[in-house]
Amino acid sequence: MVSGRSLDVLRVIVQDYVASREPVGSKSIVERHAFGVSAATIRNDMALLEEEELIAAPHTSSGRVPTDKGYRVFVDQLADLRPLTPAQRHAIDTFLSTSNDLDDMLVRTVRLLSQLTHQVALVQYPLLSKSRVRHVELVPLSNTRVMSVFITDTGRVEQRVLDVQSPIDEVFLAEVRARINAAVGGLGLADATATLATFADLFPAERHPLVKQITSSLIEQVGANRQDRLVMAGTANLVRTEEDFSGSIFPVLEAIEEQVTLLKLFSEMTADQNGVTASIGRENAEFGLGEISVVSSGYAASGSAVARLGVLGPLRMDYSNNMAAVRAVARYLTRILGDESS
Amino acid sequence: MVSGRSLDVLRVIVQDYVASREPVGSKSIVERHAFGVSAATIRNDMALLEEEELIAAPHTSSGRVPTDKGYRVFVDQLADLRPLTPAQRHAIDTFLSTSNDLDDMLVRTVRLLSQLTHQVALVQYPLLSKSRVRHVELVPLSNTRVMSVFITDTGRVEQRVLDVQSPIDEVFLAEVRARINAAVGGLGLADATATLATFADLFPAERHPLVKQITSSLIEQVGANRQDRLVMAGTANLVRTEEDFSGSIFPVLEAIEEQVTLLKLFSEMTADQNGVTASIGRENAEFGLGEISVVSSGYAASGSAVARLGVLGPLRMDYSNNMAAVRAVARYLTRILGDESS
DNA sequence: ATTGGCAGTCACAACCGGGGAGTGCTAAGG
DNA sequence: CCTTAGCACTCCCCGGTTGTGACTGCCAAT
Repeated sequence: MVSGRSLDVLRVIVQDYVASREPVGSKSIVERHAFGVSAATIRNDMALLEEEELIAAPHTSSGRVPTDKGYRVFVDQLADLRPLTPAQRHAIDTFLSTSNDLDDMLVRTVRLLSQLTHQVALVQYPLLSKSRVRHVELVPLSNTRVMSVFITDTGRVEQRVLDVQSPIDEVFLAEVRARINAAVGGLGLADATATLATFADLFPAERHPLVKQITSSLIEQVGANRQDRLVMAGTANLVRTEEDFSGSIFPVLEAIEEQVTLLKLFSEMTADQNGVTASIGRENAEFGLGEISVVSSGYAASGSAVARLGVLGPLRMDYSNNMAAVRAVARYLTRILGDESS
Repeated sequence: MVSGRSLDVLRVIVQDYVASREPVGSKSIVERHAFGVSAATIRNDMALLEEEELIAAPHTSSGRVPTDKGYRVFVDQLADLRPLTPAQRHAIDTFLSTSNDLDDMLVRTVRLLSQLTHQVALVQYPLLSKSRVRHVELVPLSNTRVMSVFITDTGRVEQRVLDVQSPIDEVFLAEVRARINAAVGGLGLADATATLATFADLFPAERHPLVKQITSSLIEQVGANRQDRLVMAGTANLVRTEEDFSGSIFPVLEAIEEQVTLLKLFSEMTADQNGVTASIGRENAEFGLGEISVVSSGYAASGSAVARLGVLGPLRMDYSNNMAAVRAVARYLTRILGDESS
């Protein structure tokens, strides 16, 4: 196992490499950091770290760079989540003032996170599957069209338009709406779906087809959106750091647009005690994203965890700062969403 | 003025340059195209084109490259909008099947356009300012919260949550809703705003504050969204064609995320007789986008033009194909939106 | 007007050689 | 046993040089 000072050496290698973008050698370490030892001693430590595959040398005779494993050790053991600067706190306060609109709120959050970290920022919409039904609204648009609106306790609103076969009776529609709300209000989505499946049977035969059509549409509406969405910002930052990627960033940008890959990746990330977790380099290889790192945290609304947010960038990123920013933003967002639904 | 054959030479220079990404010389022209003349004659024509500033030579002795002006002449006089291939038509048919959800519809459209052109695709949301009010819905969420939903005849739905001071009387809320719909249904948004401004005065004094709060919120809701949105896809294509940009594509990506610049650019583009128009290179300089071209077309819903869609890419793009694709997609989208609201 | 020939220009790739940063090793010292 | 100084070695990088090839512009002939 690597000793105490060797770990210190690893820490400064990661820090200097992230800052300078250049392989770091033993000499520059003793120059820039007050180790009480000579360069030769540092070289011995570096030889140890290389045996453990925590660092590697790009060419026979150049400085060392951290490996994936090295970053992992750094994140797990060495990174201090330094508190945000006053300027950063100020930015959060001014950006994230409470808003009435969830969409707007998430867009602001993702932009803020992108600015704080100078990386691509991602915020997942509150998972429908973890939400409860707050209200269902049926609005007659014309005599053969109805708009259904689906509102969850996390503030999410889904609407869709439905063509019905038989002309609509507005009074009856109001009755259906009232009875649907009584039946599913407050239920989780799975329970609500089950309830809606047999809901039409409570109506007399001549009304049955119409009600069935409405409930089928509602069920579909929930199901179609089970596949959740991401909102993102700062893709330009990916181009800014392009040199950090050995290949092209093209597949990365494609994955970002595709969303589904990132949603899967999010779903596999579980929080450690800080609530913040990182997935580094080859750990993402199964998603075809072996050259990037993702730092993410869950956030909550109405008291229970609903979704994740985080940032994505090159392996060589400032993990300390980014993890602190992700944690802070997740907490703020949780607080605001909690306030909102109280 | 440049003669007939010189224009033919310009055409093949643009075509070959777009295809090969390399400056095209006189020799390669006579090899690849059946002009009945020798390379020296082509050189004379090229000298003419250079005098007219339609082409330029990167350095003293290399092939020629079209200038902005050259692309402009090509687009205006030489580009034949070749009809789409069967494969492309098929792609449009399978992608753009009618959907009940405007959001979904536009997302599919923008992805399709991105696939057809291999460029960044942009679709503007139907302008609220050109829409009419179809329906206003007020939904009580709790005894102090109301959700207002605003639906336009272009299928656009805006919702927002409102905290009210005094407890809500559901019956009264229903009455307010009915009277608001009677007052503003079918009006253009400017008229609707004016009507709402004095709407509360129709109610007795003790009701006045509550109604005023609701109408104020509705007015705000319309105003806040006057600033319209874009949906986009294919930003990865910008990276793929990165060599086509002399500087960095960073500012371009920033402008795309910012949206407001692109919306301004869209608003200044007016259609020519084809409905499709291009803005090339320095023509976009005032927007800080002097190195890109935009091809766009208006589209319509409910019979009147509501917004634009198009693609954005490097100067060196396949204008013929892209203009044809933009035109075709705009027509399809117009047809579907027309069907929908009928 | 068009053509072939020819000299001139310039980017680009390949080659070379010195400088420098950094390493591993060894032997001496605490 | 850890640390240190010294030293030989490796290999990237950078600047200068040269040769090659593609293309042009011009001119005289058709």
